[in-house]
Amino acid sequence: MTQPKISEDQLLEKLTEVFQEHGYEGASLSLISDATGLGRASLYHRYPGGKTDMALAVLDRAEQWLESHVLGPLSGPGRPKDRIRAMSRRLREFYDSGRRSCLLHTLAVGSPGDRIREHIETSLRAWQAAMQEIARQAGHSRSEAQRRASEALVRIQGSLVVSRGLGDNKPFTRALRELPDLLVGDGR
Amino acid sequence: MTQPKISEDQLLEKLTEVFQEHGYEGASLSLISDATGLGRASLYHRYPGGKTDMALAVLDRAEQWLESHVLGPLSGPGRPKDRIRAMSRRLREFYDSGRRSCLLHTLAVGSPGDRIREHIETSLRAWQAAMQEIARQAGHSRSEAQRRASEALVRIQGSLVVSRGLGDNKPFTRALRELPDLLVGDGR
DNA sequence: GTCTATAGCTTGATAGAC
DNA sequence: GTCTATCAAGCTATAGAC
Repeated sequence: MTQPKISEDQLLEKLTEVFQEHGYEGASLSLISDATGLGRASLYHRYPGGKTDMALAVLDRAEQWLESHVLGPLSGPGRPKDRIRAMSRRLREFYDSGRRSCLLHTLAVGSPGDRIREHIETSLRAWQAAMQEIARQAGHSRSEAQRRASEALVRIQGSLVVSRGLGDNKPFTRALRELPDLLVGDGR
Repeated sequence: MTQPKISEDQLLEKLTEVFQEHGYEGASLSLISDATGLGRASLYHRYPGGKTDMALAVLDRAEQWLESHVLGPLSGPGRPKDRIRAMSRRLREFYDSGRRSCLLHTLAVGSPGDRIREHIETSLRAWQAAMQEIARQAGHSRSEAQRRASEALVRIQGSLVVSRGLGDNKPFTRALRELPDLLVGDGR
């Protein structure tokens, strides 16, 4: 058997789901093993560093995803507002309209090692920087663009928390809907 | 020894800190025992239901705190904006200017039982309802007041997440500063 | 009300066969 | 690359003395 039972990408997808739902401490190897169909030993074969490695791999993939689905559409062609709408669509799909929580929250809870924390910070900063850039392109000053980007990040993250906490998608979907106005401004 | 080694209130305060920092799964009894100075058996004597009981007690206390420090000031005398500022001051103290995360986040991560989840939902709803009420008193329609209250909750929660994730207090302190305008409106 | 001691299970991680 | 079997350590929870 030199053939993998599950592809690297499928494996990462499952790992993402488990960490998203249970957080770092809550994601036990038993849970992971059940979700992926791989035994403990197989998991260690693929991730010699154990759970930490798995979490880091998942964060790596999330960062890639962020680059291709957020940074990408935001810096692409088209009007700023249209580009933001493209990002919002991807976010809505990814978070299942607010039913899934953000990996960057759940992995931040508990006692994550420094490397995990740094990863989270890097992703948040990249996300904010991309939104700041589009606000600049829409004509805002640097400080104003920064303010709006920070605000946008706050709204996305906060609406995810509130939507999950209340079991109500509306805060999240409304936050996404209002993103273009928030970043670009009302009149454009 | 019929004298408690630590008062009920001090104990709950310590428990709150541990759950706030480590989440439900991350808050092991060893950690709790170290933080409180009580042995495992003593903890079970006070909370026969174990960790679940402790988390529920902590959430109960948080709900009480919310009533006296949020619902209270909001429904007290004085101009709406002043009452909101009073709430903001308490929130800033409580969250140590954004350095501490919200119990309602950390306890929501992982696989919290239904009772914990319900507790969280109840607290969030009460919080939102109190802010909605003050927005109404400031003259807004019911739907507009609801929108503003939801928005305020999203900002508070989101700015806590972002501030902790980035290691930067500004998003949180700004969210608090802008709360009066957000709930009441610009011109009042 | 707190302690020591301990039960019994689950955890993360490893060794070695195939 | 996956498996079974296993490890020590950690976990939640309990029993019983003081």
